[in-house]
Amino acid sequence: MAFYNDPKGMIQDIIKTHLVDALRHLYKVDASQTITLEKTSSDYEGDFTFVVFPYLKASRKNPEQTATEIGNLLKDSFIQLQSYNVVKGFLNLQIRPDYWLQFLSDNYKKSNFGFAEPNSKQAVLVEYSSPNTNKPLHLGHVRNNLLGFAVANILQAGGHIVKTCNLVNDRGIHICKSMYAWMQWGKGETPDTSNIKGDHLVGKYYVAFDKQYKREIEALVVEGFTKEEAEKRAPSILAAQELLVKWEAHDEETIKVWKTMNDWVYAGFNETYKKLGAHFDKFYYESDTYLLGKEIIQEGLEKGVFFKKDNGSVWIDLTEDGLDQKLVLRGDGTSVYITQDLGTAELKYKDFKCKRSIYVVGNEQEYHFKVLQLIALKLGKTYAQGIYHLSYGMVELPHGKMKSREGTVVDADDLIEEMELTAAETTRALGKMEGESEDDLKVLYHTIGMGALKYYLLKVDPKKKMMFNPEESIDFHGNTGPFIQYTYARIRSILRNAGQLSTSDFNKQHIELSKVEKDLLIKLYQYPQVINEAAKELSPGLLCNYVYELAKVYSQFYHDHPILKEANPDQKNMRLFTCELSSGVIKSAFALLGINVPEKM
RNA sequence: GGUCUCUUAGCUCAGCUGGAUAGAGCAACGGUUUUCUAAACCGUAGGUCGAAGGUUCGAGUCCUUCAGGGACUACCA
Repeated sequence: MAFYNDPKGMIQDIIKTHLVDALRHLYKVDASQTITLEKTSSDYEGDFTFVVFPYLKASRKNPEQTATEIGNLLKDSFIQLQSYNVVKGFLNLQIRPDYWLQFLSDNYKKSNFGFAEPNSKQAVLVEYSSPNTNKPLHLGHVRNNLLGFAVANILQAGGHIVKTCNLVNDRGIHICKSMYAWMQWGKGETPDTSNIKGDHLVGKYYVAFDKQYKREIEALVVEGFTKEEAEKRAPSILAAQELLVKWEAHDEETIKVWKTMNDWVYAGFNETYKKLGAHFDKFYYESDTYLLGKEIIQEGLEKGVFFKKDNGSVWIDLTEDGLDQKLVLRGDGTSVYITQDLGTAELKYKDFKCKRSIYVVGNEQEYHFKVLQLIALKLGKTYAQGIYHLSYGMVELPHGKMKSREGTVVDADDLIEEMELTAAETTRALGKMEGESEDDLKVLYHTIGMGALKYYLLKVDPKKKMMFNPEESIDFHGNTGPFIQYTYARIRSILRNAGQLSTSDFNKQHIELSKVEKDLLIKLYQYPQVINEAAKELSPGLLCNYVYELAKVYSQFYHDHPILKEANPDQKNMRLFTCELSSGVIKSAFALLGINVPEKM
């Protein structure tokens, strides 16, 4: 029996083995390293296609003859091959239906179908989210959170031990800006007194600061200063910088305000994280880690990786690696971003012992991570090779980039609420959920709304930037989360009506597999490979594409074939098992993406 | 200036290590429901894969050049 969770035991590899044997036997070539197999295009008959063009030199025959010879040989040696046909240089192979049916009966009740053996692969640490605490989360953060969560799940399903962490940027000039504004104009306002969610309240003061700052700059420019000078001497920025100095000096009053405001933000973030379904094994705070990394600077100086300039600042020369000279420690001995990141990398390795460490961070920081990894490599760190920047593209709006300070952001909480409202409206308009309790409906609206949002953001290749148009709300039809959820709900409905699944298997001899039925089984068969590929590529998008295709084929199957009303008991059983496995795979794949599925909708 | 990256249907996106006539969804038009949930299914229309060269039996995919977008290139994070 084939071991379906192991890609090595897959039918494709069995076919390849036979093809390699055939090529060796017929033409004395060793194709074991180079052989490839394609899926047969839907315009032709067959399941898999072998392209013979690369072997014509060895066969010294024309494409048709070569393909036919190989096909003939396979027909004798390869039992699972039902038939073959040749079109030009393409050898199309059709597998016996029995093979797919056997696969179905072996797997339809496996709850972990598709998953690799747990902990069979190296441990991985995934860092994601990593927000600043001066403003609420926006659509860009949402993409980050969904990606990080999904990638962690997918890696786990792919057999890795996975840990997740969140490095919160809770200190620095940006927080001081919010603090200064609140101290100036806040009149003691709190989330409770204002009835504003904590992160939004702090964000409000961040915006207020920026407005004031801009006014001051303008005034200074009128007085005759250059813009650059004005930006440096505006009173509000000086005040914020003073706060930062006080913070670093552990000034009691400053620390108190800082703590208070950060706590507001955390309360707000936690609410949003809960709605998004994000989860972290560990939080790191920059206020704890920002001093780390200085020993590494010392280490680097001793090893001659870094050098000191006259003013005491420490640098690394990366010009030979195609980059520039980079500062790693300021002249006054204080850390910069890269200093603390080096320290944090060391700390993470100490905490988790993961040789592979993934950073889910936007592509604007590609340069930074190149530098980080290069430095770690030059220092000979054991974890250096495993540093990987999962760089994702920005979410753009029709008018361009999102800018917090200019108010052109799509706020995460607003967006979530809007999605839930749309889900509620659509559900009510369809009128299928009448008689359900208010509580159940609330859960359903959240499930559907988040399903739409998450699928929308995850289906795009992480590396690519993506467009979000707030004017056109996210669709619930076609290639969307709700369509896939709906497919699931319809399957569940059938299975409810079917009652207890028959424990007895179906008799393969009594079954006629239609084209759609076979397509559906083959699609289900691919799930383990898709998990594997998605884990390798760190791409939830692959899983999205897959589960959409699965839902599409299932819908066609559902439309074309009676299930409960099928008279042939074997055929009916087979279809019910197919329903069981299809719903299981949809649920499982969506769970990896962080999306729930409803039993009814 | 330098480095990186993107450009596929009106719009948003797929297209795995190069393989057959480049695919979905939305939008447009037409059809399907007394039968397991029509958030569905089927069909029509829509393309010089940014441009030009090159490698190859074969290029949306690989290489070069060009055009147009974007990111990065701070003693910011």
